[in-house]
Amino acid sequence: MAVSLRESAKSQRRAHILAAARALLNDDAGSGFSMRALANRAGVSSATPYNLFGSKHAILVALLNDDLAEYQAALGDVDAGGIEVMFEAVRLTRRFLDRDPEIYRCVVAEISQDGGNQLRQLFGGPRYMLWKNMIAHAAQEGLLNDALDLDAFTITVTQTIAANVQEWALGQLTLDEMELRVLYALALMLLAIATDTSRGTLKAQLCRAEGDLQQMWRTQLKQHLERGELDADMQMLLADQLQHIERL
Amino acid sequence: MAVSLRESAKSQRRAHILAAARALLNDDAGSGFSMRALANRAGVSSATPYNLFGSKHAILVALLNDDLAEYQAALGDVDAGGIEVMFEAVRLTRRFLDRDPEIYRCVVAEISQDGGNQLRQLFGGPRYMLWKNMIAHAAQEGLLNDALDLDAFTITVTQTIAANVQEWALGQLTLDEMELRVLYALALMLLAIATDTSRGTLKAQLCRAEGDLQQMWRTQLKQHLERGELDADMQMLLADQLQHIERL
DNA sequence: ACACATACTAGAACGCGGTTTAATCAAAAG
DNA sequence: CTTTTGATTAAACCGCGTTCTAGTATGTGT
Repeated sequence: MAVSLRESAKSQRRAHILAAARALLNDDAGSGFSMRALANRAGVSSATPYNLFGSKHAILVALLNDDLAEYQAALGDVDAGGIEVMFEAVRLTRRFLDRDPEIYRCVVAEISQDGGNQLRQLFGGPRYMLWKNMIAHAAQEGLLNDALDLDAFTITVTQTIAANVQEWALGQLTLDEMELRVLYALALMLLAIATDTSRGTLKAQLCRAEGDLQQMWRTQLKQHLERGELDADMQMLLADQLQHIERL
Repeated sequence: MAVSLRESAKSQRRAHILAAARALLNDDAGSGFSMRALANRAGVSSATPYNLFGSKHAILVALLNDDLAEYQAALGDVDAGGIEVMFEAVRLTRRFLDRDPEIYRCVVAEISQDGGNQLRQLFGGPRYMLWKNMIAHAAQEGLLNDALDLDAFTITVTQTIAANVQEWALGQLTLDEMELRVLYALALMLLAIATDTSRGTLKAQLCRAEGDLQQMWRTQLKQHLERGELDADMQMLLADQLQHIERL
């Protein structure tokens, strides 16, 4: 076929550019991923990516969507029932981010300052639907208060996750802290609408996440104090904090 | 004094530029606030703001800090006890954002992609301390579970607020929806660690916020459908949603 | 009151970003 | 083989935050 030859060449080049983008993000970590750098790396002119994708944004979205199917499959393989599957989903997210940190970091940082279509995100976004389904299932199994409005709760949960991932992408959090914060927040929110069946588990989850967070902060504070690269005021503040935490 | 004359002229110009920034943000809403536009508006060259502030970022921060003291004072005037003061703080925040929406929108949108010093934000930021104190007071009054780790909880709460404000600033939420979402999330999180004394109030708060959110979504969906500026798939999806919500 | 030194300003310019354009080239169609 | 279509490219466009350079006005010492 005539058309197919042209089209297949096109998607080959598309794939080639995406691969170049991945390579570029992995190698030159943190140097900003400009379209010129991408074109250079892929060995094409700066206009070609625009012909094949339309914009920088579209390229980054394409990178994300490549992995989404894989993520969903991995989530389907998780064998954890009821509520535990949500915590596993968080850990799975963390593992995904850990695989190609620079790629995700850049993609998330770019996309988050988008300002686009909230409707699609709210009612159509695949990640949103994933969480809504998990929460709905838990509610059907009698693990959550059934007077609950699914959307209101799901929005709050997904927003919390997104906010934490974004803070990580902006370099304000380590991946470890991101994961622990999300686990904590998730346990907290679920606990608020738990039934008698699930309350025990959730309290335990909350306690564990809280303890893990405390330990992490203790370590971080110590490191900061030891390095001693801070002004006097900050030193004092941190020492106070450390004492306070150790007292627990 | 000789020095004082120069210095006072300097701060006069500083104030003049900040005023111009406010005026510019209010008038040319959403047109992006470039340094050239600011210099133009203030009747100075583009280099002058750099001499007086150092960077665009610093100017926006200066705008914010101008209002912080006022906010804190207003919060001090709130006469609500125990837990209610936190919900009032949220409403107060909303009212502040509503006063000069364009200014705050721009400032928040700029600052949020900063990636700066998380330590200072966590343990030193004035907004963080405000919330930590409110939560600590509630705990002391026996309104919250006292086995709670203050920092873990406060971080989660302030992060939720910040995330919602940021989404508003990026144009993804109306101010109304922002407020309702925060009230909902706050009630949810507090409910998770409520004592018998406070559980009733918090459940009521949660219900109320949930109902308000539902009503708002109903209105929004109807408006979107009536305007009919969406493709067929979206139409279907929204119609389903609306039916689902109305059934409640 | 006058000359000097300093601080401040204006306007152009720099460097970088995403994106678009005009010309060129190769492949498909008649 | 010619025509037509479509894609690639190099160069430019535009706007941004920021900095450089030369000129000007201001406060200071005599």
